[in-house]
Amino acid sequence: MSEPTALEKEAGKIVEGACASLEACPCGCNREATAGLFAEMPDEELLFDVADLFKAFSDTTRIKILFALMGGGLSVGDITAVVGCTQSAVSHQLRTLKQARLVKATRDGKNVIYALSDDHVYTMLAQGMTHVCE
Amino acid sequence: MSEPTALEKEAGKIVEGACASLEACPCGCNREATAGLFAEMPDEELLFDVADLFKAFSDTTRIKILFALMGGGLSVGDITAVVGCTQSAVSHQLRTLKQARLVKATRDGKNVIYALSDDHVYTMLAQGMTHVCE
DNA sequence: TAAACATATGAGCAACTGTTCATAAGTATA
DNA sequence: TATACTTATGAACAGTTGCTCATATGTTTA
Repeated sequence: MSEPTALEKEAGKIVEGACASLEACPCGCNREATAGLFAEMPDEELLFDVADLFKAFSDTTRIKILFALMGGGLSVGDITAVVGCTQSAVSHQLRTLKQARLVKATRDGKNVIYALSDDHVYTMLAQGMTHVCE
Repeated sequence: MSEPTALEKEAGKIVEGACASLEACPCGCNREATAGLFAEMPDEELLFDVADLFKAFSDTTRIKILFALMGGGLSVGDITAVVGCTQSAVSHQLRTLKQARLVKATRDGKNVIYALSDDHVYTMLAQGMTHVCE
């Protein structure tokens, strides 16, 4: 990878020194660390939800869909064309993504337009890509 | 979620306005966008790797392990105690995490100490947790 | 209303995943 | 070297996932 992109530079800010001393749980639950270790794991449910969130990003077809949507909203037909697999497969995966709240759907006449549901999704994707490209 | 943590505030910086106008691929490949859409998808291989990276985060046991390691390096025995499943299961998952280069292992006498391999891992985890907790 | 187009859904199936059990491979100590 | 301790590995199995095919549901236009 040659020049760092603007996004990578931004990403650098949040990383700096993050791992050095961990004093509180990053999820915002205010759990405290003792001797560099949390007294207890977060609730099973939270951990499950986190894993589930990542699971939504863990398939090539879904990554293709999300990547396509990084440029803006697209109809199912357009997505199908870009992704290069069955309309059915795309629709199934869109459902998965919608259930994970990574995308939102709005109807426009005969079409349904899908779009990334918020900037968090964009950020996570970008982070993943940056990590892989290094 | 009550007060935003310092980490969440930091995370905010990289998000701001990111999704509004996408002009280049966030992976740093300098791919250009036309009409809000990339002319072509990134290589199949890159997309596969991104999906694979997320896949490594997509299991509750692995999340538990990574969360435990956020506080610093731990031996397999300690991890097993914290995670609460078989030593074998933990070892298998550690292998998965090592192959995904999310953790690194160093031997210390009879023990093997595992630790997060870099701050990117920490950042991605924190991002996921923040997303879920909102 | 009928026909055409766009999207969603259910069933079935092959491939993959995560776990446990049994056991092997390293390492330190008596 | 023998023993105890720690970690890694292979086989087997149940559960899950993602795909295709066929078809249903929605929406617009003639």
